[in-house]
Amino acid sequence: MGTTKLNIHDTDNNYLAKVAKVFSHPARVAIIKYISACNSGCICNDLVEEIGLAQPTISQHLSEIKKIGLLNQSAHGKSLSYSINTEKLNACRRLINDFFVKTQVSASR
Amino acid sequence: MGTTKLNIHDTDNNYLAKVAKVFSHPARVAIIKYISACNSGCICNDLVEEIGLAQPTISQHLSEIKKIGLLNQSAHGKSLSYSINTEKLNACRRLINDFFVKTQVSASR
DNA sequence: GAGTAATATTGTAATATTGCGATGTTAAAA
DNA sequence: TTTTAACATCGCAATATTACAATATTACTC
Repeated sequence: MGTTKLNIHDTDNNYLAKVAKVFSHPARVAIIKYISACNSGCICNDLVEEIGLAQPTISQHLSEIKKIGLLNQSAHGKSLSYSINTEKLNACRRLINDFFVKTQVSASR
Repeated sequence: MGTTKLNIHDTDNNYLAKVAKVFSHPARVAIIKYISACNSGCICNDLVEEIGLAQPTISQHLSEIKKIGLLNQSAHGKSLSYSINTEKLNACRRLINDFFVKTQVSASR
């Protein structure tokens, strides 16, 4: 008990849920917004200052976001530069939008 | 500890996260799909049979979905008929899509 | 009214998530 | 090569989530 029963659901539903989970925490939403707003390049743990969470916490959230491939990472000196993987973000957008389209089309019949 | 620090985030981010959380479990995704596919009306705990979870669990997930106003409910005899609140679903769709638009526009600059 | 079907609520066990201090790791700087 | 800055990882405490059995509730049926 306590664990989500992934096996009883189909792959599509599991994946959509997995993607949605990334966006289901305000800190991760804020992180993604911040990184995407940081034009032309390097960010790092300005995030720690910008968002009011400890460095390990931010790092943890970043790795959640990375898990679905939403971030590009490049070493820049001793600091890291993150940027949004735009294709992946688009893929997520399409995935979620398709879900809404489906649930809406059939609902309006 | 253990609790999300809602106070350090702005209302928009908190709300987006709250909405995304509803879609962050495969059972809830399945429930929403199923209800939306059930044209013209009444469903109930066919859900219990369709999705392989116990009745209290389904009931619990339904109430999570209801919390953000995504379901219309109407008593029909001793059973309940759920349907999607289409306006609300649209609102969610727009909310999420706006987020993607914002993060993408600035990312592509 | 007693029985029953459909759902909600309660209580609880198992597990996951959030957050952070302490500690590792890595690479530039001194 | 020691120091330091920027992260990542580990370990743990607090809380949340998932799932279900047991039990309530509600409204029809007999």
